[in-house]
Amino acid sequence: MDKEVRVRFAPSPTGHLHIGGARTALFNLLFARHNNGKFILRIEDTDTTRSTDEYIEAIIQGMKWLKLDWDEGPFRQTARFDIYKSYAEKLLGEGKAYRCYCSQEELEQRRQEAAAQGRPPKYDGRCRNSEHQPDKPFTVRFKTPQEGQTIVNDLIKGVVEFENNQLDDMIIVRSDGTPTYNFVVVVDDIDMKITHIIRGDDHLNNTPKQILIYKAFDWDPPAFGHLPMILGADKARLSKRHGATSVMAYEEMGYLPDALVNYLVRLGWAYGDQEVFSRDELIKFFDLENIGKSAAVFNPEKLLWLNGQYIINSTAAEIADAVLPFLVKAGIVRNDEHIDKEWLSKAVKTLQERSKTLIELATSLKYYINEHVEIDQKAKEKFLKPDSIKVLAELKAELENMSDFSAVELEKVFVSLAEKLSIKLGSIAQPVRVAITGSTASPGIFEVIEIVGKDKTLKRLSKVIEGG
RNA sequence: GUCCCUAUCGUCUAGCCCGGCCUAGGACAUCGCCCUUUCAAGGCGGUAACGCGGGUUCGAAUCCCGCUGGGGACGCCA
Repeated sequence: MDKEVRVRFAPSPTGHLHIGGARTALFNLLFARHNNGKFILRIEDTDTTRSTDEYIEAIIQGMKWLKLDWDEGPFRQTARFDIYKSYAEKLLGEGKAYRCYCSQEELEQRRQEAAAQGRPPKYDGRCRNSEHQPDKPFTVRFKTPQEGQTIVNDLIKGVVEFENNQLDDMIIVRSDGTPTYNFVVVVDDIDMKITHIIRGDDHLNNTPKQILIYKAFDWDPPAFGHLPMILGADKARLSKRHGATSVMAYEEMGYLPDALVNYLVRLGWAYGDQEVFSRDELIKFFDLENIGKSAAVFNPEKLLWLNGQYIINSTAAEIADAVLPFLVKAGIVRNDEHIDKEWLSKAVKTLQERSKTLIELATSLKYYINEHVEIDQKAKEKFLKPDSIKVLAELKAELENMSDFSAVELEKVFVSLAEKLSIKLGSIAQPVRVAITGSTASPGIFEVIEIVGKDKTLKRLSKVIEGG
């Protein structure tokens, strides 16, 4: 029997959970669930000058919103410094690492000189044989073999070969005693029994360095799978200038977490021609084999379409719950105001197929909830001319006598009035729509009126008829 | 500069591993038509791609080489 699959998502808390990170986390989760394995969250906060607790919280919040549930963690590397220290000492003791006394300024200067002369900006290994100088600050460098090749057998990219002499002696412990990424990632992945490392392909170049560390400890490296990057519309690496990149910004813009997940999974992964997947389907179908090798451009329009699909395919009650915070935020309902869920669901139902985001939906909901509506000037000019007003007056008289204010009954009244006046139904419906909703576009006018109710409907008609 | 990855419609992709079924399929966007009380949703249809050059082969989007384009890495960041 194979050993249990264990994967991890290892963000560094130097920013919010962004689109790229979320997709990496998602692929890890899906891989774990598909293989009945475990998904571990590990916070890579060894850079204590840039990591913050706020960002840890933000990342966790983003993962929870997307329902990327992890099984173990979050583990913080800053809580594990003793472990790394003992391993670094082991390497030092075995002569596989050495103390380097070069200062940051010296190193920077040498890099610049190298760049100016067109040489590779590689550390020259000059401290490899230095005497121990107890009174001087030092970093610990890994003694990278300078001959031979290191092969990465990547699950996604295939076999990738690196010349060891391209790699330099990387720093594994900073002069302040804290360990660095390429070192701790190896120690942790072994310690946490990670079987598959699935991460962005910006890490592919780090992989041979890490494999060399595994070898130095005589450990078997896990399997690697490097995911292609996500780019912006200009094919440059996705960043703030391409618009919203933080996952939580999408929540604020009225996106559903399942829609974002569905969009993200299709960036680099495909299952035939299928576009919309349930979570269960994703777990069932997900496979590293179906992941593409080339970078993908983030396309907000398709995400918007998918969000619309998810809104349509959810139940009205689900969407009503989801839209409520947006109604409060937009000031359409007060925080403490009671709003009838069943009624709200009815209203939501008429708007589902016309809303691509919850923000849009909440905005449209205004004319159901508010007492009065603001009428669009252009709509008014076009549909609330004297002739139409006269029709509205006749309609109002008819409506006042109705007891069953249902869409079915309303339609009958509208139709017979149209016949009586020998005009098209649209000649009544459109002015009414403007009077009731304030605009020329809305769900079917009969259902709108039913939901708005007799009281508000008559008030709004009166206001228009009286020229208010 | 060096190293690494990559290359099918504007975008996401199927097909490529196991050459012929590809006159290259689907989706978003876009355009047109239908439905219709408006707007949507939905249905139908259109425009639109194998980066270039060499091979191999009876035959290449599919295999090989080169070029070009794009991305990434080269940090006491991760």
